[in-house]
Amino acid sequence: MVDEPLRKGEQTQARILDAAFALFMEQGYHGTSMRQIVERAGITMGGVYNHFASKEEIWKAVFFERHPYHAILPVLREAEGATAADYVRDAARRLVGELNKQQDLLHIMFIELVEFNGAHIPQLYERIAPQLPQLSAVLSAKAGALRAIPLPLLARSFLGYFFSFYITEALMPPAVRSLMGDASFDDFVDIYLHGILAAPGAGSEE
Amino acid sequence: MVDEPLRKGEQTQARILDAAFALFMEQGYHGTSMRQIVERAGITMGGVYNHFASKEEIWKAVFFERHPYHAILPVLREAEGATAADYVRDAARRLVGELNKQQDLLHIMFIELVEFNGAHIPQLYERIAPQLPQLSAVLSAKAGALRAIPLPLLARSFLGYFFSFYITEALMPPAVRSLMGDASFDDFVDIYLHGILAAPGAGSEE
DNA sequence: AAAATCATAGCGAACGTTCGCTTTTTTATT
DNA sequence: AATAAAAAAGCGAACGTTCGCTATGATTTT
Repeated sequence: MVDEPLRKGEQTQARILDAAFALFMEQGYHGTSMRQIVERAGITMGGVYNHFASKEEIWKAVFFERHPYHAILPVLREAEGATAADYVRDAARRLVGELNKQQDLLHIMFIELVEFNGAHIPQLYERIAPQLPQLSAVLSAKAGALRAIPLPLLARSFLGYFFSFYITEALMPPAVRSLMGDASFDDFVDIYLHGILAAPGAGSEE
Repeated sequence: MVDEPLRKGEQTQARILDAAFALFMEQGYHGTSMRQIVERAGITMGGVYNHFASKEEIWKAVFFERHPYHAILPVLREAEGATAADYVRDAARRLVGELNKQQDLLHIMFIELVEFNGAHIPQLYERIAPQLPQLSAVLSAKAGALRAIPLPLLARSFLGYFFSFYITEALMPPAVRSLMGDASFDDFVDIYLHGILAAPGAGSEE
């Protein structure tokens, strides 16, 4: 029922999205042409418009399908830990694992910001809005042992801190990165944990 | 000697860079055409090539001239404070003031990442490399009262944490931002200060 | 047979750049 | 200070190419 064999057109559509995604990540939106997309997808110019009405519709399909919240929300929901510290640490580890698996998770948001001025972000949030209450319930239950930090601020700083690890990495060329010590993510996260945990000695290492 | 009146061509060149910068920030690099640039600069198509050899040369001039380190390095150098906590707090305030004044400071880096894959970043670091030793000397002198955090990691997490405030802001549409509580930057920074300060009660408020 | 899918060829518009040529500004010489 | 030569700056039109997109008709999938 769910896994009936894909109709022919759906396979092509998926190939178009795969090709477009890869090219957008490499070259950005305006730097990628429809001809590059169809060539990579193995079809011709005319064919693509049976599946998408325009180039921007392709971007929207890619953007809504592969935005980072698809990965972030489940991670925050599935993370476990007896104490708040353990929970945050587990969530951090899972999240960084996911971001390592898909380095493009954040890049797609940057493209949206740079080339569309974030015009599609409101629509993105409409789609993930239904999941937000459950998420905030999970976090509330876990946040007891943390410093008295408002939950929205906590969530925002948590996500932002993760983003920043990858952004600073992207902004540093290899030469500088080695000069900067090639910080491990665990060390990076540890600073944040000290920031949000109530007990000063709550960090497990050192 | 230094302030002899600008030659005519230099004024035009400055107008071109101003126009290009504004347009790149609004539309990205590939989303901006040479015709838009020359129109905004008040010249014609042929004229611009007396000053820049190509569109990419315009981008490089903009990028190297207005990248965020121009603002960040002086801030970290000029920040003051008797204790490490005071110093970091002062630096944080100055930096956020600078970032508020020029919201595009980070955006220009995103354009470079999205549309050039960071191809010009190595050249950027070559230009700012001479200033790095002085900076790290300043930070070393101030870092005594902090937790035992390697200096490169400290610098990276500090910058990253600032970036994250603006990135999460850009990624949240107004509706969600109000739902998230419209966090003040002071609260945001406070979390980070707790993370890097040795004494748990070192924060001055609360 | 009907519907969906695809290839071919081509549209007009916009792209970055270059071309001669004119005008303005700077420099050098009186 | 006036003048002539040189250099710099500006113009508008056109270049060849590529852009996103769309007719139309053939072919394949349901």
